[in-house]
Amino acid sequence: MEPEQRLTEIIGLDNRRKEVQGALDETLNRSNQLSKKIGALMQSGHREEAQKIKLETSEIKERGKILSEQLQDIEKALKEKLYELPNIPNEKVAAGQSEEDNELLFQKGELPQLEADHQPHWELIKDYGLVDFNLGNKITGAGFPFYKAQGARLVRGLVNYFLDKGIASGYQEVQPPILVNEASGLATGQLPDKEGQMYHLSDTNLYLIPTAEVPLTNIYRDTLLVEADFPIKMIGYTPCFRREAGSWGADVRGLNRLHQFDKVEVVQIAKPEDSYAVLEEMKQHVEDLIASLELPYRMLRLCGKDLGFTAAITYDFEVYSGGQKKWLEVSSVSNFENYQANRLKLRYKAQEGENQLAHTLNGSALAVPRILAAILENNQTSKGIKIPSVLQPYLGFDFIEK
RNA sequence: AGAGGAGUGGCAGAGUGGUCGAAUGCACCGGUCUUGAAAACCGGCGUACCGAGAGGUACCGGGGGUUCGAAUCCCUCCUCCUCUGCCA
Repeated sequence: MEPEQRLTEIIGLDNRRKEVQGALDETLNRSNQLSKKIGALMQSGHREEAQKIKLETSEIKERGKILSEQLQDIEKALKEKLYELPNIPNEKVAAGQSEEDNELLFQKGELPQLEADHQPHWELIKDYGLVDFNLGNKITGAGFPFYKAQGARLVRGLVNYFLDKGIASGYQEVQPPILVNEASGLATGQLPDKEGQMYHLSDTNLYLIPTAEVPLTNIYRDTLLVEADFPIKMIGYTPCFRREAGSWGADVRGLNRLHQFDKVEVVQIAKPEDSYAVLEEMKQHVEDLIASLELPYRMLRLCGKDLGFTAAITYDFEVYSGGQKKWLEVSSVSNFENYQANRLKLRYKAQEGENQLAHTLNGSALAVPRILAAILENNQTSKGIKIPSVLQPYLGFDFIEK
């Protein structure tokens, strides 16, 4: 359906809502008045008069019942339509026809000069015994790899490193549940798109999270914040689960795209006037993190076509992975402005003026498997794989040999 | 999982069928007093929707029901506490 048509429909429904609610309010008002009268008469012992008025109420009751059923139907329809409405892109976002139209804002770092016999990471992980996909296929299915030995330690080390860097930047660490209910999925915008990315547990009606954004942001569902609550900076490590139904063939080899992967996520809740400054802060945090791993990277601003359903603006960070000669997306940093807050009923009570919706933001800091792939590919030598110096304290080794 | 108890405003806590959106206390905001602060006193102090406003409507864990009228009675679901069972 055309966007304008959708909006017209929503506005029409809202007008109907007002109309019906007005009529219902009026009916309820009359009913309340009569009930009060009956109460007063009963107490003063005028039973017969009370009885008379009682008879009058049946018509009002009937009318109220019809109206409230109508109102419920309208509200349900309205809610459904509103839940299906995506966010409005920020004015900086280019319209765009495809991901080709994402704007490249900068590129930093030297592309690796690899030896002639260099390999993509899916060969390296086999050669060095770091990740076992066959075992994943056996135990679970495609896209659920086993990390082993130094591979497992790399995952754990990266997660710890990312968390420590976040904590040093003032984020509070949170370990959330990785199953969430339907209300949470609706609030951050993963639902109602049921055919989308989440695994669903039908027996308990819970969903496996596709990102820690869902539980972390939902902490603030149905919340009224005050000045003293800010800043709100959370960081959480979770496994993430994505169905990626119908993944379009590309980029699916090795660690590039998985059904289960590890990610450290940062989430901030901000006052509306601060959210773009917070976005800059989060971008900087992610950039510093990638730079510290000595990986070449670039930043893009997503165009409207590539922008997610819920974001007002998104910046993607990609690292260059020399073995496969590809840029891999390792972080998305987004400002949702008040879109999620509206669904969350997350408001901010300013000193003056009316309560307003807060702004929500999040970003990956970082996604583990693609970072791992880039580290392996870019640092390979004929003798083994070098470990970036910042990770060495987390791993207890500085080189991977056969 | 079984048995019992409980869920009321930011917090504590009254209220078991009628003017209860809800006493009271604390917290918070404004004022009086004070050189200033504290104390005391006075006033204010929930959210959402409709309305230009006056005002109206809804909300006492969620949903449904009984009744002219429900925080209060009934059903159901959820959550928490206690005991029993099970379990990392």
